Amino acid sequence: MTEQISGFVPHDHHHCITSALDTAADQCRERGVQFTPVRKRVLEILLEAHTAMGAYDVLARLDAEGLGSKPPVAYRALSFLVEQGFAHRIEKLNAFVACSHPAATHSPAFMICRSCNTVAEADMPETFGAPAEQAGFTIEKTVIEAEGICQNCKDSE
Amino acid sequence: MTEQISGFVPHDHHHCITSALDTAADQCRERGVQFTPVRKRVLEILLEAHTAMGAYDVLARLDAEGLGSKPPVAYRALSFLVEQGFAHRIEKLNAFVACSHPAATHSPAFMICRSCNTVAEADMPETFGAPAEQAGFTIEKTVIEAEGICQNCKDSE
DNA sequence: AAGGCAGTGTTATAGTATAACAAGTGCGCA
DNA sequence: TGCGCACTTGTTATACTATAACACTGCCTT
Repeated sequence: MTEQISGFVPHDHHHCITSALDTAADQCRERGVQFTPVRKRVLEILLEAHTAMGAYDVLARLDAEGLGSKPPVAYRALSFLVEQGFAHRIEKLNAFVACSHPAATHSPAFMICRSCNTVAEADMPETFGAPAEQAGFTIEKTVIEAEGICQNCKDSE
Repeated sequence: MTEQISGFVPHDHHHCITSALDTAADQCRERGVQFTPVRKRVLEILLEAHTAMGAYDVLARLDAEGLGSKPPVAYRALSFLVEQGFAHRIEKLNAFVACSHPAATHSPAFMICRSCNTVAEADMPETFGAPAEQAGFTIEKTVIEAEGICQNCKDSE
């Protein structure tokens, strides 16, 4: 399955955008949370960008569309999306990216190309199992990010 | 070996500070880079704190001692320490922590206790091996951080 | 109608980080 | 000796990232 790591392979953006939006809307309905216009639009912006965006980049888009011009508007929507698992925060970049497989609950891992800035998501369960157990440490959230260079960029050097 | 994950166990701070400073000094000599007073003092501050510190916390200490009062002074020293592997940046906290085993070249992983803020370092090689290879992605740096609660804090709840 | 809750709008400010340039220091070499 | 070079530090200014706090709205409930 190359599906698992979709970041670096070309694919049908339009389809993955509408399908991700639909999934998100469904999950919001199931969970009894609101998929408001701002929240939906922010997710859409992230999906369209198809890469990690800073909160202020997102905000600039919102502003251009009259959906909000002040930082909290963007940060609130982004926080919501991250809480619901529709987007992820990339700590290393202080940026946000739409989730590649919003249906699954996962602890995601990211590969960040320093050349083209693409962010690919992979599932990496169990990473901390052994050392954490050894230390009696109970894990609640993990951040797993790798910076490097992707095949495409490597090829064109 | 509990040595491997030393963050949460009590130990001789004075010894680990002087020994880490000596190691750093040795490595600087070997590598032909300068272990200047500011750099040394910043490492010492991190070692004394024995937890992650923000750049501005470090800067406040430097300022109190007349070693520098402007952000770039702290950031430069911290960047140097991170480059040389004497300290690590914790992305999730926007903070820095002294390296627990400065002699080894490693790709470190951290466990961050959200209760006592202790940061424990473990070595976690190979984390990204399979998915990265699969995607043709060449890894240059990794960020691996887990947030949770440590045994001590769990016990005292 | 009254009260509560979730979301949004806005002001203001806190916290994190770096670009750019000036100036000092040590060192090798003409 | 004195020049130039590499490196580090000092400083100003500013950019980028993030959140606290409070006002307002709409909607649902009692």
